[in-house]
Amino acid sequence: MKQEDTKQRILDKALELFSTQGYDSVSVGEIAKAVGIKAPSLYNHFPSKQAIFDAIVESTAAQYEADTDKINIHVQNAQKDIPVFTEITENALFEKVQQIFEYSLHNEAISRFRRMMTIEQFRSPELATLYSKRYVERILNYHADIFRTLIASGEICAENPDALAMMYVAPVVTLIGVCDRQPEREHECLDKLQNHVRLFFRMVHGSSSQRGESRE
Amino acid sequence: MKQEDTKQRILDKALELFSTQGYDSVSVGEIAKAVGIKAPSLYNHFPSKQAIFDAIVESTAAQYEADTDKINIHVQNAQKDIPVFTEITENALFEKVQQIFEYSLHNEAISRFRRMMTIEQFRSPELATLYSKRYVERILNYHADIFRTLIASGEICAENPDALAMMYVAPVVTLIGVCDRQPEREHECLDKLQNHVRLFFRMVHGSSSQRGESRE
DNA sequence: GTCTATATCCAGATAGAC
DNA sequence: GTCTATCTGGATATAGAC
Repeated sequence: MKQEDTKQRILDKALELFSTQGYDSVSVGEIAKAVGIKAPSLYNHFPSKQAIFDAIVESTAAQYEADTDKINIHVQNAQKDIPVFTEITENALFEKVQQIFEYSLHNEAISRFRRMMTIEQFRSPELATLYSKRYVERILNYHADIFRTLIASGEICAENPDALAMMYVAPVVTLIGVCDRQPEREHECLDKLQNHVRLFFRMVHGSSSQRGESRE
Repeated sequence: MKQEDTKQRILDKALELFSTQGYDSVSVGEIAKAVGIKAPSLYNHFPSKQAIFDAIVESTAAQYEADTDKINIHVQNAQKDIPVFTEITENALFEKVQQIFEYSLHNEAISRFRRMMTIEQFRSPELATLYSKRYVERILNYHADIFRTLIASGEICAENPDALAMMYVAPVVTLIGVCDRQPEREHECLDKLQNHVRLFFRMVHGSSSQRGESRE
């Protein structure tokens, strides 16, 4: 029991260190010290430093699914969330995005894992693929699915759900990146996020709320 | 003369190595070997490994301005480029974006520097700020400036030039990130870039080319 | 499982010959 | 400016006592 506890503590502290300094800059001695043991003891739980890194990648994947489920995002099954987006108001949409935004930034494991992946994404083709899948494709596909349905039902107007998803998602990802680098700018980024969501909402809900009619 | 040549070769090779492995994973021995000298000789040109890194950051900044000028982007003076964007066609806009996109990916120094910055962005607040300035703010402000003018002249229709710039720029940045990680996906990303530019173009040029009229 | 002691290796950097 | 030889420190990992 206590041994599993130590194992988890090693993963936690290692992620904490890897996410700010990167894999190579962190020594097993540092990790051990953070855990409260000596470096050699660490090898009773993991056969190598690389094994710690791999275990972090493994275990965080599981947590992600579980946690996103809790706030009602089913990344792997967008159809489930269609009702949430149907006839959603501008304010409700922003609140939803804000919730994900703040969750992504403030959940320690998720936030640290993302920063670690950002630093280590070029280490191997596998990590590169994992990064793209997790932080680009998955989010894009999820929203493209939602938008495709909303377009079909005539609720929003657009031609290309994939391009629309890109336009909707990329700014959010960009703003998360800014906050990862400069957490003190979170408030400013939330403002920009709101402006983005507003613009997007009005854009897809046709020309009724646009100024298009009155120009020229 | 030859000594300045060696100094530059050190910077080039160091950037090449840093951009794929990261600062800490590269030894001065590796850099020296790539240059064709022994490690101690390297200290005749730079006082420390860190000094090499700093020199790269310094020197690449200058190159960026010079090179972007060559393809007619004046990042620090958007007003100069207003004529380029005025009454631009959809295809011409895409070609322009494609040009910057491919330049950013294929210019070795620019591309490697961006990847190095991506890896090292959390090393210090200074690097974090530099990253945000160079890869977010500067591009956003440039386009917001352009859009502000085009909105004022009535050529495009939108309310918030900053949010519009975010929507336009963030997908491009995201796609460049994908290609940095997975260069084999460049073709696919160019397709997505085109779809993005098309959607954006039609969006800001009012409802005339949208399906908005005929829905429901 | 934890520790101390140790093995092995390689890092960044310097001294001084040529 | 380049080299060989070397210093010093710290890395990952193992051996073996408790």
